Amino acid sequence: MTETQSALPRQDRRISRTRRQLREALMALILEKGYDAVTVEDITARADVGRTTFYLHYRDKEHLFLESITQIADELAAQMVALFPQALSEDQMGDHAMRPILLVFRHAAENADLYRAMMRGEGGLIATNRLRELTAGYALQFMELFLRGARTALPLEVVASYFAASLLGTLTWWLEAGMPYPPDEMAVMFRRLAMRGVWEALGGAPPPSALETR
Amino acid sequence: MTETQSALPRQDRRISRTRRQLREALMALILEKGYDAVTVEDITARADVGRTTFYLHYRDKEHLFLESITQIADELAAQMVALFPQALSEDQMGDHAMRPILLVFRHAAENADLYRAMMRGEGGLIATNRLRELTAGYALQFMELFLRGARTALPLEVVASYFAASLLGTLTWWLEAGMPYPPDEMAVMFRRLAMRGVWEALGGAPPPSALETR
DNA sequence: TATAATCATAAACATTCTGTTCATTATTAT
DNA sequence: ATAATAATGAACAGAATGTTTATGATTATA
Repeated sequence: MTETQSALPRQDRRISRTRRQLREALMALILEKGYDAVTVEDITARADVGRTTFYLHYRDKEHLFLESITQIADELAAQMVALFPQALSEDQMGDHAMRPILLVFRHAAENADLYRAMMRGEGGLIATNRLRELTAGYALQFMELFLRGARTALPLEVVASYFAASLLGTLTWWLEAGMPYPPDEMAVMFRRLAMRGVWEALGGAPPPSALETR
Repeated sequence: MTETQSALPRQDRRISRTRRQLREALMALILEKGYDAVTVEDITARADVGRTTFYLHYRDKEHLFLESITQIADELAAQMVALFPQALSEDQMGDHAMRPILLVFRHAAENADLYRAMMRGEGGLIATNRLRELTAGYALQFMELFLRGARTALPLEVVASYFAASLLGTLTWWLEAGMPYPPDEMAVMFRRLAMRGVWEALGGAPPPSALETR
């Protein structure tokens, strides 16, 4: 995402130190005031770094924010990647499609403060878009691997976007509403709402076991 | 939404004139530069109104934007309200649940430029949230009227949020992707993806006719 | 450990936008 | 006709952005 990582010469300690400090400062400040209210000066003051230094590394606040989000998302993504081979070795996708959904809701529950703070104001758009892209990408990969080129009733692109949007949207609603249901219950409800349609769109009649509530 | 409309004394012509000019100016400018790039001075210059006057009517740019969005949404809402009694007089909801969806996709297609310009940057969040609230509200009303208090498998709140998020999200994706399918086709695809799960969540086995592609 | 390269820094600066105040002029409803 | 209200422009204070420059500090590396 950033440009200074050309070859062998490991990154200068000062660089990674500064950037880490800036990321941590931004996240802490978002928790305190919300994304919009945070200024570059706030960040550098908290990070104990000269304001000039900030511009040495990032174009603006959004640039830094995107890098930070990507790091959080990578956490989740890594967990999900671990599920791929497992899912493919099964002949029924239903149960395993459940796992990534559970992961998402649990991850959100664990980092609820941060999520909520991020979702407010301008930051919300940036974060949501980034996460939706990522989610749709993973959904697409997942489906392609599972289908192995089989014909589908609806374009995969559409199905993936639908899936990502409904997941992220439901998640956002849940957070904003103060998490009125436990994460695992949300995951079950979401699966019940989303999976029938998605299965149909992928062409197959769903294996009955994959569609039960539990 | 605004405060100066207390009783009989019809609103001063100057007020409605000024506000209309400001709304139109904002929308035109959003089309040209995108929401974020528009400043209050831009708006007042375009509207041919003193900058001071702006603050006489609106707290800030967002305030004006929200009023403008609400107006657009009301257009749609009015069309939808007209569908309610019709839908209720039928014993199968499926086919009529299709109509509002069609309306949404067509409305978006007709105002694609404006929608796209609104969806970019900070404005996107504001617009999306406002529209999602509105959509979820209508979905809730629709379902309550249709169900007449019958017990449902999942909380209506959750179903409505799910529905609103997936509709808005799919819509956004479709616009951003350059509308690769015609609006009516999108509506059919969306219905196919969403309706099975929603029907189930509402407790009933879906009437088969309501679930066919067409 | 010497040193050249690189990074961090503070101070100063120009710029842009915001939101408010105030005295004056124009328009409106009645 | 006139009292009430809206619109105006100028001026202002303040906050934040992003850049430049000269200087000091830290780092990798040999």
